[in-house]
Amino acid sequence: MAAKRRAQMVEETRAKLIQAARKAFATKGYAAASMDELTAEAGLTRGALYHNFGDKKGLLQAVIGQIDAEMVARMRAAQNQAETRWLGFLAEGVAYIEMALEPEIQRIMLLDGPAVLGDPSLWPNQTACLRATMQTIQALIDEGTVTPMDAEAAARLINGAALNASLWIAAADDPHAVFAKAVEAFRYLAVGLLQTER
Amino acid sequence: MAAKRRAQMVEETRAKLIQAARKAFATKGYAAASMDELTAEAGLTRGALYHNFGDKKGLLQAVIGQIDAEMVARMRAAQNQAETRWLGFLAEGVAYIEMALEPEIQRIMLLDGPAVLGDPSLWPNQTACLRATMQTIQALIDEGTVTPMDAEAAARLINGAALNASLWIAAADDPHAVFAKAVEAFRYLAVGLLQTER
DNA sequence: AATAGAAACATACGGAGCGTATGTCAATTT
DNA sequence: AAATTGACATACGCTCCGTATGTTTCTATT
Repeated sequence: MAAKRRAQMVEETRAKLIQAARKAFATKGYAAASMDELTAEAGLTRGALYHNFGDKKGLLQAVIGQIDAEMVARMRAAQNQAETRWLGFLAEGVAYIEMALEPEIQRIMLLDGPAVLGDPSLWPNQTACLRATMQTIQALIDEGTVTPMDAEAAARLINGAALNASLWIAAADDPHAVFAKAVEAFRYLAVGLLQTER
Repeated sequence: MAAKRRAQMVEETRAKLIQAARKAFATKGYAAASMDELTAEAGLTRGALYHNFGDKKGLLQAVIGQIDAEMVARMRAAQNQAETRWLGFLAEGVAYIEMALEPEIQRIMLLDGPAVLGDPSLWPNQTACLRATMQTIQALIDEGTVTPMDAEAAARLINGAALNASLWIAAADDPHAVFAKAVEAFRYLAVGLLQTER
């Protein structure tokens, strides 16, 4: 074993713990996940966990931070692939709904996260995600594509609608059919809220 | 003490336990609430709890059922006070946002409930609440007030938007100012989604 | 280069809480 | 009036979290 830098070793153990935690939280849920099993699966003990993350909530925060960064990246990718900013905005919403379909994201980000850490809009990274949506909306207002209004209010309502849509889809018997209906309604909602003259 | 009916006694103990649980869940959160303390405050022991509700989740279900019934009643009241069905629909949404401002409803119905029991749309009473919204929307479509579309999809998106709006308000530094902005945006959203010709 | 110090992680301990198994008493039934 | 069932209390075990302590390895200083 080559002599690695201390910081690198630490980063590896943190990554291993977060990896194991993601898996356990996603499958068993936060409350039912045992920290002994977690750490054992990562080849460590609870000592490493409490040293690196403080407590169980700290570990959840780290997991959420990682997932959230991935979500932001995917939303930006959807935005960048679109031809216009407006289409990109719609694509972001659809991408959000798609992501929220994954059990891991459902369980950790939408159910356990808020219950344990409180309102997601106060999380640092989620704020970043919301901020991105707000900036897009503001840009759309500035370029005259959408009706002037409070960008933050619009972003929050649209995000909320998308979130609930994905929860609906995930609980449905026929997710694909419901997904189509939800996306269609979401487009109507976005157009109606942002492009209606008042 | 007069000889009471057996069933009546049972109903009283159930009510006492639910009452104590509401208080504890609302203030400490579901996970941190101790069933020993709960039952002691109600003048009982954990034996009564497990006998009546099966387990801790069962107690939460009972609490949620009670709160949800109250919420439905308040939404119906808002609907009935309005002059037209459409105004009543908007009033329902505002009433929902107002209710979700209360810490008890936030904590139990919006945070812990979904985390412990899963997606709210699968809860029996919540389904009733959603069904009421759906029926209102369908009636509005039938009478020609709103644009024809999938009533369930519309109801879910609007409910989701209202839900997120209330979470936003509750976490804000100045809830009153944010409340005004959220309600305004919510009206725009409802009008835009439901009354835009396509 | 050697030693002192600190960081990273493991081990050990105590306490709290949930669920179940068992016990007791009152009420209903026959 | 005796028996049986139901409502609730008591007692126990098990798991799990958080902390306190121990050990080893890396880093820093001279």
